[in-house]
Amino acid sequence: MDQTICPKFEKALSIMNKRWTSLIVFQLLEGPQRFCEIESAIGVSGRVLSERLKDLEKEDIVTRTVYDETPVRIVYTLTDKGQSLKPALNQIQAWADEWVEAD
Amino acid sequence: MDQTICPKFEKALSIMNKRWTSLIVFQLLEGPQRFCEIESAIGVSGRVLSERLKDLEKEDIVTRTVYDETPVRIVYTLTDKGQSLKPALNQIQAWADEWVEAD
DNA sequence: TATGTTACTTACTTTATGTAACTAACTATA
DNA sequence: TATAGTTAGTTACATAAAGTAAGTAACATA
Repeated sequence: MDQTICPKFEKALSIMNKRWTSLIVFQLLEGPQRFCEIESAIGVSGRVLSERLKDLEKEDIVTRTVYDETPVRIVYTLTDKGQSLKPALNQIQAWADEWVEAD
Repeated sequence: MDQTICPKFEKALSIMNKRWTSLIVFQLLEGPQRFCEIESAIGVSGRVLSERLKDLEKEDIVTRTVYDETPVRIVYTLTDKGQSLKPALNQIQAWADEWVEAD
């Protein structure tokens, strides 16, 4: 393909529409969390979580902070750019509440 | 995993977060369109478009109408459930406009 | 008869994800 | 001192999903 609908929109989807990404951000909207907390809260595998967190850092949606304790504690936090995804995720939540039936 | 954030939200993401799905719905918000129009507008392959449209029909987000002309004309239309995704996609668009830079 | 049309499907390749074992760098316990 | 336990990953391998390109049905036109 060549003509694009809207490059920014497509870029946004190419980030957020990857499997697990929205759920990771949604989870971090609850507050900063460490690797294993996210992993067990949403059920993503460590392999993919690691990959996604790197992508999200690269996109400046998430920040990684290392606390040099024992064992090491690493905390992931949403940036302003990440926080500002809240209205979009809330809209999806609202749609789900109105239209989706749980399996 | 077992404990789930919100079953409806996760169900919504399992539909909308599949590759191409949001873009297909976004495209159909412009109005009813036929297979080849969607295909060339967003650049999805026929194989996957066919698969997604079946999923979207099954979820009652899209309706398939056959016009028995020559060659056959088949038109895909958003249902009310599909139309009601507009606010969510608009929020993503708004986020993209504010935060995303086109490549 | 050969070509063109749309809306797919099929076979095959490449990419993404899941699973489970492994590692680094330390501490606690026996 | 050896053994086991911690977190935050990584690695290797298997399976699932997506991309690519050719093929098909059902007709019409040249």
